[in-house]
Amino acid sequence: MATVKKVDLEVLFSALADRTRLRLLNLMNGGEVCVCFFVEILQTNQPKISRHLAYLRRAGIVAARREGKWMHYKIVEPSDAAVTAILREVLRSMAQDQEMQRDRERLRSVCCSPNLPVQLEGAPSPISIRQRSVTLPS
Amino acid sequence: MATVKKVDLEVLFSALADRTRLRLLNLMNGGEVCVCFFVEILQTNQPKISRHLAYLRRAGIVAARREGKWMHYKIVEPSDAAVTAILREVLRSMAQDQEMQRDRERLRSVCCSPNLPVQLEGAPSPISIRQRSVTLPS
DNA sequence: CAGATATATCTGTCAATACGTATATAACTT
DNA sequence: AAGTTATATACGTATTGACAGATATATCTG
Repeated sequence: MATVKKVDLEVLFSALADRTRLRLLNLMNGGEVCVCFFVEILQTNQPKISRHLAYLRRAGIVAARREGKWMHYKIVEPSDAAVTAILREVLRSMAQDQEMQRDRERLRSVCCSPNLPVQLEGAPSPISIRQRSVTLPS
Repeated sequence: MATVKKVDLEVLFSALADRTRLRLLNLMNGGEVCVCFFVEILQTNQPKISRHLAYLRRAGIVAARREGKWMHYKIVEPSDAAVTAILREVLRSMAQDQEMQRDRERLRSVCCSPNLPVQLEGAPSPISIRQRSVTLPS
């Protein structure tokens, strides 16, 4: 009875056609990440991050999970095989991009620092740091 | 001395985030196609087709070739491996889409009909019909 | 229940893009 | 050269999307 979801490539590509959203996806490549880290690493305001995450959520690319005050976002396995393949390629390609590497580097250093930035005190570390759990294993 | 072109995924996805452009790419999957056939098959005005083809050309996804009054467009092999993989997935996915199948069907029937529509008299048949030559073999 | 904190949504503005129509360009025909 | 045909671009308009700032919601803490 599983409904065969019609693959809407337009929706997928609209979601991917934005640098900010690509950077967010890149940061989620390792696993779940808390919104507060996105704000810190992309050095931008929180509503902007939230809007782009909502866009990705509506496109069915990511899912959110609440943990107290914090929201964690992660990439979800698409129901469609083609979308999965495309997404995997995108993530793989971004893994080699300069800015994207720096972003991931900053995620690692920021959340593991002994003295977190004031606004991040108590923030839950990304799953990717606590344990390796990759949604789309390459 | 070959310049390593920076992979701009945003540009690629912006180009793919439009139904008309996806339909054009789908029609070019089999090989070169003349602009006049796009107009006929998508049942729309010529400037619209031309604009979308220009968009794809600027994104580096297709190339044009002049043959007298006619312009033929075809998908080009991207310089980047990730883009190639993504494009191949897109084409493969579209091959299974209803509307896309109908489009290809119409391309075949329109250009092979003994009595072409008036506005297509003398138009050069798509390469894909004359001979199989696929840019991105699956 | 009254803050405080984390995140989401609303609002107005501005830039990008799609569209149809009109027009320009390029090549062919006579 | 003048007309015709195929395609490309310009133009004005309508829609969409990105943004910053303001505000709403949800959760936790006291």
